[in-house]
Amino acid sequence: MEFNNLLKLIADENRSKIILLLKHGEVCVCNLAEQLAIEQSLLSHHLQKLKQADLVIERKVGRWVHYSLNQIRFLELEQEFQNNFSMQGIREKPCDLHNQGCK
Amino acid sequence: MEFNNLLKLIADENRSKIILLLKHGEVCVCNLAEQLAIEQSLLSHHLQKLKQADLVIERKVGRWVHYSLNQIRFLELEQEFQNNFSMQGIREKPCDLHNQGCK
DNA sequence: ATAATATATGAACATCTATTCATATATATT
DNA sequence: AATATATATGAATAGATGTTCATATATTAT
Repeated sequence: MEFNNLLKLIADENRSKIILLLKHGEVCVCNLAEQLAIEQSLLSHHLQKLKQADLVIERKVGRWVHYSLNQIRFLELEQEFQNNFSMQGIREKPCDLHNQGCK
Repeated sequence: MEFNNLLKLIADENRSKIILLLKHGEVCVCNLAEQLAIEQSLLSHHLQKLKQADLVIERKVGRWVHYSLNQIRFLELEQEFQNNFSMQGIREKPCDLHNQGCK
């Protein structure tokens, strides 16, 4: 999945809350539901999107499902974010576009 | 503007291209238009959104307009991204949610 | 086997966002 | 003043995304 689309995924309020809740380890869907206070099916849809993007990992435990973050993917994401948007080490006007003036 | 909404802004393909083009310094709208090959008005709309979010700075030069990144805002953004999504220094199961089990 | 619980799924709907089109504004040129 | 050029703006449209509702599946308990 493209970087842009990953950003869109985590930019959603509910999904970013889910990510926050998973940050310190695996959590059962039933506990996520309690914390988020959104409809069960909505939570499920969001979890599916995160899973589809490989951002979370699911583990079935009896009739429950536990989700956790795919930390490797988040590390990659952070890297890409920095590649695209970090201002560190940016020099001014190193390429042509900035010297060429207007018509 | 909220962090979520800033992420949504930069998650757009055209806007992230604009940001990339501005990364090394000020660029005139006319040059952006050339590079991006999108409709003039669409480019303008995107620039307005970035400006509204205080992510870019505009400077008028005669009948041209030059845009540049607001680097301070991008530094803040990077910080917030790390606060929310970085996996660095994350310990497992430090809080209750993860020990409490299911019903 | 039947019922109960946890979660997932698909379709319908609502909302939000990007794009386009027509036009306005502002500056420069003649 | 009239014209041309660069950019901005507003309304209309199209496309994407989030939410809800009804229902399905899978596991467990009776």
